[in-house]
Amino acid sequence: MKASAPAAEPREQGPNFIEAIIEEDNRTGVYGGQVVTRFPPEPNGYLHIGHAKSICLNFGLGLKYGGRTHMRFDDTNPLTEEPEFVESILGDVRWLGFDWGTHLHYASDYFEQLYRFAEELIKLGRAYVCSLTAEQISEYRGDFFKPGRDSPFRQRSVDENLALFRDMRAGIFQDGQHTLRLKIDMSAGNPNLRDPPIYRIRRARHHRTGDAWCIYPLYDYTHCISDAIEGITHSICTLEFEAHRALYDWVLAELKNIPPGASVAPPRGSPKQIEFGRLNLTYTVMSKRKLLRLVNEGHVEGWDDPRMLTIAGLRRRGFTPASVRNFAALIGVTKNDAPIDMSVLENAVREDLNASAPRALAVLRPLKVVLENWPAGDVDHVDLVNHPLKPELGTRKVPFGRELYIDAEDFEEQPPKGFFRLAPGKEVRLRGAYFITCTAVKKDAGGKVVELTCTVDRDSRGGEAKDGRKVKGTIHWVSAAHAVDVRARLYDRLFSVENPDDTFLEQLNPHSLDVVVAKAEPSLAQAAPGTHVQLERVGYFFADPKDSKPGAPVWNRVVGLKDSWSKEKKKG
RNA sequence: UGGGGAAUCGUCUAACGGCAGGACAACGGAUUCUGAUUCCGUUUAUCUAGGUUCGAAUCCUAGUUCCCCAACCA
Repeated sequence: MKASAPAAEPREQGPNFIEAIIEEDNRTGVYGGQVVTRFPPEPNGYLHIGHAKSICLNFGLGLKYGGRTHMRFDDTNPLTEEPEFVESILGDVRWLGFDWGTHLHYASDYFEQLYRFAEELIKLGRAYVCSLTAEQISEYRGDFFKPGRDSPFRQRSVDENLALFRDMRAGIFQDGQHTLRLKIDMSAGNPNLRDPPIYRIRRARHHRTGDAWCIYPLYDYTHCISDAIEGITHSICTLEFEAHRALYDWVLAELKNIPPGASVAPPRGSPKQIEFGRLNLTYTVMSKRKLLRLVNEGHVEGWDDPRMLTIAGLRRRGFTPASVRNFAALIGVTKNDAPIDMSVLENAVREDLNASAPRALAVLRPLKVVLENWPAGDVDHVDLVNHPLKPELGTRKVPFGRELYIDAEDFEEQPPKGFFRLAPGKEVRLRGAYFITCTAVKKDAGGKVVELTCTVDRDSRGGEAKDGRKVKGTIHWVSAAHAVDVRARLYDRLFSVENPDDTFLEQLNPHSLDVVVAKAEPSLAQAAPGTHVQLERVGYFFADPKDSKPGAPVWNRVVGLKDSWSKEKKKG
């Protein structure tokens, strides 16, 4: 053993694989040291925690490398897109704390350019109008094992294609009658390369361009061009687009062949698509389809139900933007397709709220306690610290009297081994107040404990006995005469199984929501919506911004405190 | 009978030819007026088989397992 080994420096966490690519690009100068990323949602639904990972990744990269990040809506399917979603998405990204500056873009901004590029591709012999039906296209495409066959329309002349495509735009044809297809390779192993359609005829009102168009470009064609137009350098998407990368690169490469003097110049950018593994979390579902069923079939109260891992739901539940960002940083970025343990998310919000949330006392399942040696009508006001980690937040006066409530969980008539809360003949400390000892138990006809009689040691005011004796347990309490009733919603994980499958509706956690009326210290009835509090020994709560009324907050449990006693108890 | 990807503690994730590290979880202990927080400690990992090398998670070969792709969705 070395006599004086230097303290080991914690090793640096290396860059993730995307940062490694960027740093290499910066080193070689391919993009002149520029880093431009984008977050490109389709405005057809609400964002969830998985999108949050992508938002943090893209905006985080822009920030880290002194570049920028664009907000871009991939709005090429007018059937499913609505301005309402644009607004909610923008609000969610802002809430997470990110800023796109002047770079709010829409793929629909590029419709005219996209159209011209398509005409140029036709002129280059790289695109043709196909008049097969959707079923026929699918049939001609072959399958994984069988190569496709050329469309009978594949050899139309440039002039015919151009005329047809212009007529498509002009609205001469019916919906679905023709498509514009790329001419690539019907026998390619990658089915995305088997002459993919890039334009379809669809008479639908677009949320931004209205009725200006009756043909709309498809994703694979639109996305790469949009990236190139905006000067995106690193186009980051999820793993399921890996097989699309060949198409992405093909389109941009072909565009480079547009001759000088054409009606459009090729876009200057040469973005590269990089795929990462999307977020999966235990005890939840992430697919839009499943989330939709939860909402539509009434298993939750809406997209912003605090049990939903939508950003709107997280926000209402009381997660903080910082906790979501920290979570994203914690889980890292790789190409592995793997689930993250829900406890990592829960831990991230505990960590944030532990540092910031002021403390308060409330009893969720009240059990009355009468102090037999405390005069009725006598009221004391004891000092409680607002935040043990932040003494500068000071103390507050909390009323104390003869009749109190404690939590039913904090009393056991026959205490199990290791229980150091209240029990007949046992003494505990009421947090910040006095020591009490249980002397009698009152039960109802059914044998249920309904009231406790205790004695109080008035010399223990402030929570320290004069004679120096110690108690093992400290429990929370509230004065019955001063307590206010507050609504508390005790949220828990939405699913009771780690990996909900297709029978997810049968795997819902029946206890994901428990509504109680708690007895709380008076200040909790005055809290403004949107404020956080730690109910000591219970958990972190958030005054619901939607359901709270002035003077009547509704408290959402964000997450419980860690509870090693309940674990101990389970072990027996 | 195609194409594209991925395999490191229980779970995520580092190490890029040179001590397998961190976080979460679990377990034990210390401190504590929150059975919280904090602190300390413990257990547990390189998919398999060959090869190259003084030395392999890392390079090579062969295999295994898992994920994605056959919308006029994104």
